[in-house]
Amino acid sequence: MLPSEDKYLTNVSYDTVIFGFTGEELKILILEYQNSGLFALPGGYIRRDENLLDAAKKGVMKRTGLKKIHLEQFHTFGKLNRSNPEPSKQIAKGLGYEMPENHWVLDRFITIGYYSLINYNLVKPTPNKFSDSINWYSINNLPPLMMDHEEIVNKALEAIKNDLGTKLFGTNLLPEKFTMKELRKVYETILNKKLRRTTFQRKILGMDILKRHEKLYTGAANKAPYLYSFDKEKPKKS
Amino acid sequence: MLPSEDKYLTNVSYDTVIFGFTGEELKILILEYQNSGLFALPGGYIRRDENLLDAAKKGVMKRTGLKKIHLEQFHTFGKLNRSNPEPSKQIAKGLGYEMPENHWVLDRFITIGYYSLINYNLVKPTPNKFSDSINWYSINNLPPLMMDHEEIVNKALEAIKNDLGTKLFGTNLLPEKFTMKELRKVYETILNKKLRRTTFQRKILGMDILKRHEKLYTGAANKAPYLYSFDKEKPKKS
DNA sequence: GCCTTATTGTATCAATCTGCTACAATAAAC
DNA sequence: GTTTATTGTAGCAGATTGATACAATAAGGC
Repeated sequence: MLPSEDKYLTNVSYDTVIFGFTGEELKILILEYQNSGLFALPGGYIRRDENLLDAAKKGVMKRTGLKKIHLEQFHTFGKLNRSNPEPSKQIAKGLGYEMPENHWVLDRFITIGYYSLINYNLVKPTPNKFSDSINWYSINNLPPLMMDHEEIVNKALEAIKNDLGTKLFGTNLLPEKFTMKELRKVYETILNKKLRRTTFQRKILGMDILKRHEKLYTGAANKAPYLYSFDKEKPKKS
Repeated sequence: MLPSEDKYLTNVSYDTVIFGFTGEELKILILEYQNSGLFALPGGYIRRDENLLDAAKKGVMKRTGLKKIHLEQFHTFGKLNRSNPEPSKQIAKGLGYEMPENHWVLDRFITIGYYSLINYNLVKPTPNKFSDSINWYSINNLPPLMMDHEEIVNKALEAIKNDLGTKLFGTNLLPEKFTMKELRKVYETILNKKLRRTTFQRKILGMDILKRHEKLYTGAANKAPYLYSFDKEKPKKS
C-alpha cells in the first residue's frame, strides 16, 4: 500500500499551486490529510517511466477532474532543512500504516514547483487516498501549511505576477466568455493593485488578442458590457 | 573513487551555465572528459548534507576559482529521455574505472539548471578530476554537447534575456569600472540586437544605478569616455 | 413614455517615454 | 593648428500612458 521504491524516483517530488478565481479573490487548492491536521499543496512523486511534467499534469488532472490543463514550472526547492520526515510519518499513522524508519519517502526531497491557472467553476476537487479533503482557500487566508509549502505558494504568486502579460493572459482563470471588467479584476487581484479602467481597456484591446461577442444583459440598470473571448492567434505586443 | 550513494542524493543533479563576456561575445565554460571526446556543462551531485544552491555554488567556485559568485536558478529538466547511462560509462572507462551496471550514477537524473554571470578575466578555469580540460566556448560555436546540455544552454540564454533589466543588470560580466559602450555591448550581445547608443545611455543613466568616475584615456584619438560602476543602491525603475 | 442611476465604450488632451538627428566637446595623431 | 573618431547631451517628432470627460445605454420608478 505504501509507494514502492522500484516505481518512483527517489529524493525528488513535485508540488503544484493550483489557482482559481472566484470573481473577487484568488484561491488555491489545499489538501488536508486524514487524522493528522496537516495541510499541504497537492503534489507527488515521479514514476520512473514518466516525464516530470507529465507526472505533475497527471496529479493536477486527478485533483481537479479537468482534462486540459496548462502547467508552468516556476522554481525548484532544495534547501537541506525543507525536508522533514515527521509529516509523512503522521500521515501514515493517520492512515493506519506502519512506516518503516528507513522508508524512501522519509528521506530528503527536492521538489519542483508548478503553478496552474484554472477555471474555478469547472473544478471538482477530488481528494486522493491519503487525504480526506481538498478545498479552496483564499491566498489571504491560508491554513498553516506543512514544511516549506507556504514559501512555495509565495514563489508561485511572484511567478504569476511576472508572467502576466507575457506567458500568461489571465484568461485561463475565467470562463470561455468574459467581460472586460472581469478580466481587469483578474489582473488587479494578481498584481494586487488597482488598474485604471480606461487605460486597461485600451491596452488590452490594442493587443489584439480578444474577440468580441454579444452583449451581456445582467439585469442591472445600466449599459450592458460586451463579452470577449481569448483569440488563439497573434499575441502581438505586451 | 566512484561517488558513493551514502553521501549524495540520488536521481538529482545540477548543471551550470557559466557566462563570461570577452568584449565581443558571450562565452560559456565547457568541460571535456578524458579519453571520451564528450563535452558537458559543469555540474554535479548534491551531497545529502548541503543545500541545493550551495552544491551548485561550490561547483562554480571550484571551476572558476572565484570566491564570490551569484547564481540564478532558471529551469529544472526532467524528461524521461534526457538520461542516458552511456556518457557516464564512457567517462568512467576513459578514467580506467570499472562502473557496475547498476551504479546510481547510471540511473535516471532530474537536473536543476543555474546560470552565473562572471568576469571573464578573473576566471582560472579549473578542470575536475574526471575531466582533462575546461574551456571557454563562444555560444555561437559550441562543441556537440552530451545529452540535453544544448537545450539547457538555450534555456539559460532565454532566461538571461528575460532577467536583463530586472534581476540582472549585466554589470557582473564586466570589471568593477566600465564604460557606457562596454555596458551597451553586453546588452546588445545578450539581447542579440543593436541598441540605439543615445537612447541606451539616457535610459541607463535615468535608472540611477550607476556611479560616475574619472575618464578613461585609452590613447585613441577621440574624446575619452567616463568610467562607471554599479551603485549598490536604489534600483528604481526598469 | 420620461426621468433617474450606474456602468460601459471611447474620445480627448496633457504628461511621459522612445526613436532619431544634430551638434558641441574632446583626445590624440599628423 | 588641423583632422578624425568618439562621447555626452540637447532637441524634436511620434508613440504610449495617465487622467478627465462625455455620450450611449439597461432597467427601475413614476
